[in-house]
Amino acid sequence: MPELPEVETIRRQIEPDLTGRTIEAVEILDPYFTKPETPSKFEAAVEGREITGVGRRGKYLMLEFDDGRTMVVHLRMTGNLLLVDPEGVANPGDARIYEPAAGEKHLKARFTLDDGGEIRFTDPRRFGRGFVADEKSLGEYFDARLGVEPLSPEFTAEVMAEIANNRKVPLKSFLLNQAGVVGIGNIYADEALYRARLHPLSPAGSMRPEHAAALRDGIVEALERGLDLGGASIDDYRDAKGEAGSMQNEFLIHRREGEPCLSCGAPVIRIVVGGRSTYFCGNCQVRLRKRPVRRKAPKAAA
DNA sequence: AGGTCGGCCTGGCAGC
DNA sequence: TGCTGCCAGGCCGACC
Repeated sequence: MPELPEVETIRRQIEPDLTGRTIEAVEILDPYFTKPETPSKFEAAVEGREITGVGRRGKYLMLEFDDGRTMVVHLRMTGNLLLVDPEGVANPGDARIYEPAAGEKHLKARFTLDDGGEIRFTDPRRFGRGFVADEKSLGEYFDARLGVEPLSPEFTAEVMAEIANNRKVPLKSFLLNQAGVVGIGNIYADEALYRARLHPLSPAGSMRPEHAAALRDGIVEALERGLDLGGASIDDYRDAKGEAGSMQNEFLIHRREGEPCLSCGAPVIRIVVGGRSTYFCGNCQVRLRKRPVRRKAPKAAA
């Protein structure tokens, strides 16, 4: 499933090729992709636009346009964004002889660039979405649902503690909530908690400062490891060149039920938290129960 | 209002 | 063999 490392891998791959290119044509093959907007409105907003930059916010990929608007794509579960360079398309004008390569089934949208290259969006489960928004409405959209970027300098141990303060949800559910820290999905949540030696069922607000610091570090280390390995390809994920990542071969805890904990050797346990499969070591990951003593606000001190 | 849960989707696979 | 039904999960909306 594309999480922050997977989406960022794609962003880094497509940015140099797309910046400065103009989208000459858009073909929406599945109206689900633009839902609730109509494909024709989406196409009208995209066609003829020059791409001035490629950004990312959480798991959202953003193509910035010369008219100040932004095309936003979310891959959700099984979406893939493939970049096809001009040489990769033998005859773009003749669709009749075009044979989709492996991994290009379920083609939902095609963007033709002014150099003959293409962007292809594929998605077997049809969860992925794309929309176009101006700066103001996009800012409001993100502000309403997205929290801090974990790989930014502002993601400190103090910020981690502040976000978790008074939250009663299990740490696992807390990490999956994009309103707190963005970009973490089921894989990296398990990996981060294992690295931090924190139990997934511990209430988020039960962390003491040292736990919040460990969780902050665990998140950053897990995500950076995923980035180094080009992401995790459990099911459908491929990068913009169609290549699989290798993070799935180096999971410390995720999907390792019954296998020995890499630290203590105890069998890895699988439970369900918030409806999501969750893997942890019952020996290494501390379950916090007591609520920490809350400090008074600084202004209360004389 | 914070927390919980079902729905959206379809490919894959367990089970009969 | 072939069918049924369940599971996967990011995000949203309904509900408590």
